[in-house]
Amino acid sequence: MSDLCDFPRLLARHGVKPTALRLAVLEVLGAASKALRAQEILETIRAQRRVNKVTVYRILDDFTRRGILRRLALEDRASHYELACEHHPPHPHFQCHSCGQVQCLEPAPLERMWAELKGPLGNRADRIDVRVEGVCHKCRELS
Amino acid sequence: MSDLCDFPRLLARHGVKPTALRLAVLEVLGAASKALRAQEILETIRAQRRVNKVTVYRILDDFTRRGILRRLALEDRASHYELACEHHPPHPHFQCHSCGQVQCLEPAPLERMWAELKGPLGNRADRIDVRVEGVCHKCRELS
DNA sequence: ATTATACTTGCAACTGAGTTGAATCTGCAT
DNA sequence: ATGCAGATTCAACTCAGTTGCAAGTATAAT
Ligand SMILES: [Mn+2]
Ligand SMILES: [Mn+2]
Ligand SMILES: [Zn+2]
Ligand SMILES: [Zn+2]
Repeated sequence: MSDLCDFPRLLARHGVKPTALRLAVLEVLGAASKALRAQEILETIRAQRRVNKVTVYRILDDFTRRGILRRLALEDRASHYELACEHHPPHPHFQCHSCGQVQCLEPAPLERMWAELKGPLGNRADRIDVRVEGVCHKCRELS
Repeated sequence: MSDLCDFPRLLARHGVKPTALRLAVLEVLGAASKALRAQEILETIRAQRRVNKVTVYRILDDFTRRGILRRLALEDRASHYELACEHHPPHPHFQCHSCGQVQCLEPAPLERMWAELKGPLGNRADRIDVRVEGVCHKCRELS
């Protein structure tokens, strides 16, 4: 999404050691313009070095629990991941159900929705996810 | 969700033959108060008769493509299904990330969100999904 | 009634994404 | 050097679906 974040610092703040692999995961996600599947992250790292998929899954899982990453459940069966640092606040996503492309949308509408829903739900809500589906421009032209 | 729907008619309107299995799937979902996993639908039908899981998956898939059902992608790895007939308009869902319980919320906020997002996205959006996550009352008390 | 045809259901085998538990490796402290 | 904790790896497994094809069933022609 951008490289505004100092990843070693980010990890330090969360009390996690900045290992080569953990930094690699963050750098891949930081360089991406969209949320990525574990598979894509794995392949990108593998262009540089040897990694076991289990390690990547465990890092993604750990980062998600710590709030360093957001895990998106899309129509796709595979989860997508994106940075959750202050430079990338929660936002709605668009997904094309023809090609599966994911696109990040502006955060504002989600914030309004959150303000509207968290009241009625009492204190039990702690996160909201908004996903818009349709056919992207590219796929529309092809048909 | 309710039994306001005449399922044989519903199927006729979509040009699908009302086989015993297709009706069974609809009846299970009509009797449920929440969206169900394929597995749960399968087991409920199996309490009455013999079915192969492939058939149920195919029916769910077909119904979803025809718009008879909605498929929900939740945090859970398994899709959840609910009736999409006029008595059950699209609505946000709440999911507890401790026990996984899904709860249907009021449709109004989703309609407002839809009105707000479809404009900026042009004509490419055709559906919106809103999922609120948190810890349900039951799970909160246990901790 | 018999056969042809299409549609529905079933079976077995497979896939893809993620998970598990135990083994090894690595950095660091004693 | 030795010990230890945390990080990484490996092989095997699970779970939710998917595939291709065979078998069954209803409907339509003959
Ligand atoms: Mn995003
Ligand atoms: Mn619902
Ligand atoms: Zn597309
Ligand atoms: Zn709960």
